[in-house]
Amino acid sequence: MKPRHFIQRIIDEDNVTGKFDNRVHTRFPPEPNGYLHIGHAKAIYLNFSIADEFGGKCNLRFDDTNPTAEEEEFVRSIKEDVKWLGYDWEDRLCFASDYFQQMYDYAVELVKRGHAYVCDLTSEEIKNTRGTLTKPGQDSPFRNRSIEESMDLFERMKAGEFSDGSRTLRAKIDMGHPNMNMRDPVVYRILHADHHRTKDQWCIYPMYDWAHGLEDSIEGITHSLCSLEFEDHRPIYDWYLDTLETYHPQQIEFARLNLNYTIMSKRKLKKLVDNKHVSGWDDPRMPTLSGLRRRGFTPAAIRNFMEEIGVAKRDNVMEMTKLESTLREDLNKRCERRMGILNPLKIVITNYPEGKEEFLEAVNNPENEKAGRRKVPFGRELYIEHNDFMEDPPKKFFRLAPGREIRLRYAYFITCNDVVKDVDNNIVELKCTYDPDTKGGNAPDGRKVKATIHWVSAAHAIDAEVRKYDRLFQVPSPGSMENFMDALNPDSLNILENCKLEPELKQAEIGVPIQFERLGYFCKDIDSGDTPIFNRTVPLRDTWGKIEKQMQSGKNK
RNA sequence: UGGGGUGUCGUCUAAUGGUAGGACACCAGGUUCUGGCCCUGGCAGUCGGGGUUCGAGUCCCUGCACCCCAGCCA
Repeated sequence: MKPRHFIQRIIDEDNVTGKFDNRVHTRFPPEPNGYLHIGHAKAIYLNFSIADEFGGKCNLRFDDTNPTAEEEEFVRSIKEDVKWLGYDWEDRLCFASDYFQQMYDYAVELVKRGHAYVCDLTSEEIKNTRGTLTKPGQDSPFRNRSIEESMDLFERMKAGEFSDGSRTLRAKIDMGHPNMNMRDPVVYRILHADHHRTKDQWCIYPMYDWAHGLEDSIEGITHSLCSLEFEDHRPIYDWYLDTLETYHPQQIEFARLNLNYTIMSKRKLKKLVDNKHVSGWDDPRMPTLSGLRRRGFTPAAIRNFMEEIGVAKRDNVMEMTKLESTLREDLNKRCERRMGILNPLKIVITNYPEGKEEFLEAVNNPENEKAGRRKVPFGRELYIEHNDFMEDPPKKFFRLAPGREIRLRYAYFITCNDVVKDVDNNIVELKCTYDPDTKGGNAPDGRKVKATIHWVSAAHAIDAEVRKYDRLFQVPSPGSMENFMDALNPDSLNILENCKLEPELKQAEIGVPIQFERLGYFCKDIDSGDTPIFNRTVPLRDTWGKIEKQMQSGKNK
């Protein structure tokens, strides 16, 4: 039985004590200021799966309290990504901006109770009087202004009488508090900016700490899950709700997801987009959900990954290989197999009649018999993968070589007789013979071959472009570098333009993952025109590649 | 050197006073019409030092390391 993580245990306990009347109601609260990445997927997964597990609900809530950063486009993409991941917020699409009036009313209440005041200090002055980590701050000279005066000023802030930054509403807590967040935090700031939803209705906007707890409270959230850096905001979350004597959800912090060889910062991802190091937010090399989707990741693979990595409070950096492993596991089960040649090498079957063609039966998915079979055309001229042939093979190479017999997958045994080269001594073609008795791939005399390679018929193949992706960064932790751009992998994208695919692939649909036998998982890209473009989602595990590397590093020979 | 957190195989994550387990990675082998999948085996960990206890990853004391916080961002 899968052990329960610390959040599940907290909820178990709450359900024993009846703390929230045995309700469980979570929320995923993104700010619509950028695209979602796989780090967000952990939060989405956590919130929705916990709600599901406990028979509760999970809201999708846009924390849109800063009009200068937020856009409708991000709202659209976030909804799309959450849906794609497989989650349904039903009728609970929420916006912080829908609560602006209530938040304002609560703020009025805070002033009236003597717990907040309008402060005329500039942002620079507030900064200078906040103190430091080790030294207490100083009280604002406006701290003890009368409730009436603060009320008057706050109303006029709302009415638009004052310029941006000229005044703030601040909570009256303790300028000497060891937790910086409790040193009279700003509750409202003046921002004469159009909001993507409320337009010019407001010119004062609530700060995160004020807004977030109220949003949770208004929506009746029970367990407010957030990442570790908000741990020392919990006292202010609690203080606001306690002071207001209103419904009080419980904030619980967990460690966000980090992945090696990539970055998870919206700011940095934006820089990659702005500086054109990637084609956009949905570039298949990006850790964004839109990028992973385009790359060919399945929602199930991402969900399984989140399930497997667990939830805890210690900082962590997951290995990309773990994500890839989960991906392959899902893809292996669901993908139909096809044959495609990325780096074609022509071969001629000299004893195969010219003009003849036949159709050989191939299994669509050995992991799923229901996927059925298909016919693959065969002819005298074929393409095989260039690196499936070696003129002078090392001992451990058991693919095609001069004089050697191997199997063409689902077709015939062939033997290589001649190597044709151009003036520069490049191998351009192979002359082979086939054994007609081995049709389908087995020899009646029971003889074996050491290798089976894939192929396509030259006469029937379709042309395609294939984009191979590698890790975006060359170092495990680009995010911790002084300049993360220096670590960009110059070979993260490798475009192959002369690929030959079996004709069945004409039917490929955009985004549907397919295994190209012996190569990896691919899916047709939205950039496709007359000639299709396929993204390599992830290569198959490559034992031969490992052996090759070992030989190169001199360990073997 | 203020406050808040966190330390278990290389990486994640279990064990809640009773054999330190699982996954990924790595290594070795088996199987195979994908050098894929699958199967078998191996490697490898409790931050340090004291203490309590028959017994400590877990409890106590004491060090150490790492992360977060000084936006009118979230």
